Amino acid sequence: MRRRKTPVEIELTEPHLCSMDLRLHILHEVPFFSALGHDQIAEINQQFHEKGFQSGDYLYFSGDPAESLFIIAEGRVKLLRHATSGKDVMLDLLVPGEFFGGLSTASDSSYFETAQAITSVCALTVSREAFRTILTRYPDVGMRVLDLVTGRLEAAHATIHQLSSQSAEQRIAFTLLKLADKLGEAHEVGLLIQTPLSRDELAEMTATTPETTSRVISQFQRDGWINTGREWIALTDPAALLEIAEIPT
Amino acid sequence: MRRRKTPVEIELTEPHLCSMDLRLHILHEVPFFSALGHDQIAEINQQFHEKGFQSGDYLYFSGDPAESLFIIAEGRVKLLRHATSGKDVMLDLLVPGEFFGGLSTASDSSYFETAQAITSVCALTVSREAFRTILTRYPDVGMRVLDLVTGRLEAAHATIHQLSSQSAEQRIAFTLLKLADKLGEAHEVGLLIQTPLSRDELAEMTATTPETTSRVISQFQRDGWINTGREWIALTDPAALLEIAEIPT
DNA sequence: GTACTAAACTGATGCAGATCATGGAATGAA
DNA sequence: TTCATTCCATGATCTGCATCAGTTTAGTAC
Repeated sequence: MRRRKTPVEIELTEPHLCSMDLRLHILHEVPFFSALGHDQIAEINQQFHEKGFQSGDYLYFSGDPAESLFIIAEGRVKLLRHATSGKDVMLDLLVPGEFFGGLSTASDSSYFETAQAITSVCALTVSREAFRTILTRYPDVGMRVLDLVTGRLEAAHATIHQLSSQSAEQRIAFTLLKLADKLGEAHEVGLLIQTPLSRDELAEMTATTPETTSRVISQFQRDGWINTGREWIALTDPAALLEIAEIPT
Repeated sequence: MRRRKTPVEIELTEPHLCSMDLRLHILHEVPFFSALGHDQIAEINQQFHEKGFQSGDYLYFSGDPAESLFIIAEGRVKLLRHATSGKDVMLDLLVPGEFFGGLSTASDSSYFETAQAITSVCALTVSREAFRTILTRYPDVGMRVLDLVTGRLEAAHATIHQLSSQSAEQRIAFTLLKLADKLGEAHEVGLLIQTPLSRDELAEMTATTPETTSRVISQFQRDGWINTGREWIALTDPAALLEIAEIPT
């Protein structure tokens, strides 16, 4: 048996449920609950339900009635929209501690995006009503949520800016930096992006085709800026990528 | 003296200040204050300051320290980001009753976008701290603000989706519909978009060049779907535009 | 080790839309 | 009225990236 060449280490194939310890730990980690005490977290924990998914499962589809807010306890989830062409557009990639789903307090609203597990996932869910109750009870939490959503809006605007004014190469460089920042880990092959990351997915994130992504990635590799293989990429020279990405200050 | 051909009727060229009546009226109109009573509005009004701008003025630049939240009382403002190429990317076009600017409660944050008046404008401003105080005092207001920001995030995601997967023609058609929906008025020439709207600005909104925009607009005109002239466009057949925009449900 | 499969790479070709360039028309000022 | 300015239309050309097609390689199962 040959040695695995992929340095990526996420290996959760079974639908995943998480221990009570993990649940409480994650709720503490969530940026908008982090200011609360143990007792309050424990109480809030009562409101949450647990759901397991395996890689590839859909958590919900866009257009479904938005019943719950989700928080990832373990695994990775991508938010996407389907294009008429059949290709998907990835809007966000979420990691443990992040929330998504039904945020709107409007009672008739639907999910705007589709959420799909890209590893096996344990998610905590809370009904819209219960979440709203939490927000009214702890105004500081509401303030934090508002800040986080504002931050996402800013990120979305940055993406619009990029799509409007930058080349495929620049968008790919920037996306790699963003991913490394979010889920990169130091590794002998470089700053490894710890997600099974295919060329197809990278293409969905950068509004290009897998072919173009592959060409650009190959070029970056030839330039000695990255290290890459099947479903993994590691950055060896982030500064060079930053250079060509021309991040607007 | 020749007769003007443009049917657009926004004519505020002097920097504009607004009457106390208008101020109170606008604060009532703002979606997140609409549930409050007169007394509360009057009190909140104390926290706001008034600023006048004339067409072309910048309200703030991206990167400036984010000190205030703005609400438009009169006029129109565009939010934009500058691209390194020199061309701007328009992110939003705001009308009376809408808010923008410093929403984040983080004390060291900066404005993420540049705001420019495209007519003469009267804006109400409130310091970040005062706004935060209002939010903690009236939790319902906070909830409404959260909903509104969530709505903007959804709109931004829709834009990303469009830029990623639709043609210039489709994006322009969709943008025209969006604008007509926001600020269109019935008129003998059709559903008139009541903003001085140049080809350049439309190009900034749709991530195309003015030339491409001009060609597409000309084609729409030949097809009999719109009526257009210098800095104005009126929709005569919105259904046809909706058809080609292929709005994803 | 071999066989199989999905992912990745790479070449050839085509096209949407950017870019470059020019003429014409609406508006405001003198 | 005339002029200057700004906006718009449209033709000609160019190019980045999509598309189409085929080959190679990494990872898995046996």
